[in-house]
Amino acid sequence: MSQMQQVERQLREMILGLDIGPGEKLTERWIEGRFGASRTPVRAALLRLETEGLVSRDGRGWTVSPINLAEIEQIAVYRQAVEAAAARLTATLEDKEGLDAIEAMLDSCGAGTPREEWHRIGTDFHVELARLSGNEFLFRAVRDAMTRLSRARWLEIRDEAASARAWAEHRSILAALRAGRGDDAAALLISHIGGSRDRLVASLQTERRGLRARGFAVIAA
Amino acid sequence: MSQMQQVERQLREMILGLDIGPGEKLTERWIEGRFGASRTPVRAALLRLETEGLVSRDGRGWTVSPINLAEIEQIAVYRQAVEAAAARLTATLEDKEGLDAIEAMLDSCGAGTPREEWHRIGTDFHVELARLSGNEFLFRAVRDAMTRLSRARWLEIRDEAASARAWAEHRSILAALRAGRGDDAAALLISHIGGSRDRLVASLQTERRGLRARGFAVIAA
DNA sequence: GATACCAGTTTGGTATACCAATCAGGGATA
DNA sequence: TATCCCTGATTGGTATACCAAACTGGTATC
Repeated sequence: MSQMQQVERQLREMILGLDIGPGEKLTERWIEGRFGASRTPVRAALLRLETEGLVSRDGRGWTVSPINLAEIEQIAVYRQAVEAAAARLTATLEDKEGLDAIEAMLDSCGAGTPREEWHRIGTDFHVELARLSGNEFLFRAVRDAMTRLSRARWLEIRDEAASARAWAEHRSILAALRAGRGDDAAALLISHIGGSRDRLVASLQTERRGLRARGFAVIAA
Repeated sequence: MSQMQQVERQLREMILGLDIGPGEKLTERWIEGRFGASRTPVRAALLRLETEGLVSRDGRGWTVSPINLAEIEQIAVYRQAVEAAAARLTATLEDKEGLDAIEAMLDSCGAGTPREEWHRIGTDFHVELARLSGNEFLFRAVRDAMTRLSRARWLEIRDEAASARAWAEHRSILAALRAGRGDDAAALLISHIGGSRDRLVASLQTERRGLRARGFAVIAA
C-alpha cells in the first residue's frame, strides 16, 4: 500500500476518532512529521479527505471540518432520498442472502457490546443496505453521507432506549424488504432517518457548550 | 488562481470537450508539458478529477474514464432519486424568482442557437433547479451526475423532435413547481430522466462502432 | 496605553531530482 | 518461426529545496 493511502487512512481515522478535534488547524508539516511521510503523499491525502468533507480549506491552510448542524439536517434529507431509492431497488431482488448477512450484523450487538461496535454497525446497516441495491452511486452517496455524520453520531448522547428503538426500526425495515414491500421499507427508512436526525441535532445542541469547551467547533444550525 | 486550479480546469475542459478521448491514457509528464506546470499541481488536479469520475486509475497509470453504458443507467436512477427530492423542496418555496431565471434560460434557446448552447442549458436546467432546493448535497449530487453524463450527452445523436420534447417537459416541470405541486413535478422529472436515459443509451449503442473507430472507449451495458 | 509598522518565522505552492516498478522491443535460443 | 529473456526507457511515487504570501511578536511612535 502506498504511503499516500496510509497517510489518508490514518489521518481519516484520527479525524473520525476525534483524536483531532473538529475545527482544529492542520499543517502539512505537522502531518508529515506525525506519520513519517513527506509532503507529497500528505498533500495527496489532504486533497482526498477534502472531497470527503473531513478537512476544509481555511484561507491558505487546512482545518479539520467543524461539525455543522445545518449540514447534518441537509444530509438527512439527502439520505432520505437516496436510501429510500436504494430500498425500493433492494426490495425487488430475488436473492435474500444479503439481507440475512445484514440481519446477522444486527444480531451480533447485545447487552455487553462496546459502544464502538454499536456505532460501527449502526452505520454499516445503512451502507450495506445501499450496497445491496447494486447501484454504485446510491451506495457511494450513503457511504459518504454516513462518513460525514460519523463524528456527530459519536458525540451524540444516546440512551439505551434510543438504541433499542433504532434497532427495532432497522429490523422492521429488513422485514419489509424481505417481503418485497419496497414502498413500506422506504417509508420506514425515511421516518427512521428523520427521527435519528432530530435526536442527533437535539443532543448536539444541548451538549454544544461542553463540546466547545473540549475544543470541538460545533456550528449552530 | 493557483496553477493546480488552472490545470484542473483546463484538463476538465479538454476531457469534457472530447479533446482527449474517453479511454485514452494520460501521463503526468504529458500534462506537465501541455500546460506548462510541474508535476505537483498536475498530480493534485488528477486526484480531484478522479473523484469527479473524469479520470480513473489504470493499474499504476491514469486513463480518461471510458463512457460506460451501465454507469449511465445507474446515474439515471440516482438522478431520479435526488432530483425528485430537490423538486419537492423547491415546490415549497415562496419565492418564485429562481424559477423565473430558469425559465428565462430555456427561452434563450431558439432555432438558431448553436448545439453547444443547447447542451449547456439542458444541463444547467437540472443543476440550477437542484440549487434552488437550498440543499447543498442534493445540488452537488445533481451537478456531479450531470458532469459525468456530459460527454455521453455530447455524443448523443439528437433530432430536433427530441430536443423540442425535452424542452416541453422542462417547461411542464417548471409549471408544476410554480403551482407548488411538488409531487407532480417529481413525477414529471422521473419520467423525463427515464426518457432521456433511454434515448441516450440507445443512441450510444447504435453509434458504438463509429465511436470506437474515433478512438472513444464505450463500454457496453 | 493604543496603534501602526517592521523583521523574522511559518506555511502552502511549486519545481525537480531520485527511485523502484513496469513496459517495450530486440536479440538469443530452441 | 515462435518464445523467452534481458536491457534500457518510461512512469508514477517520494523526498526535498526554494519561493512568496501570511502570520507573529515586538518595538517605535503618537
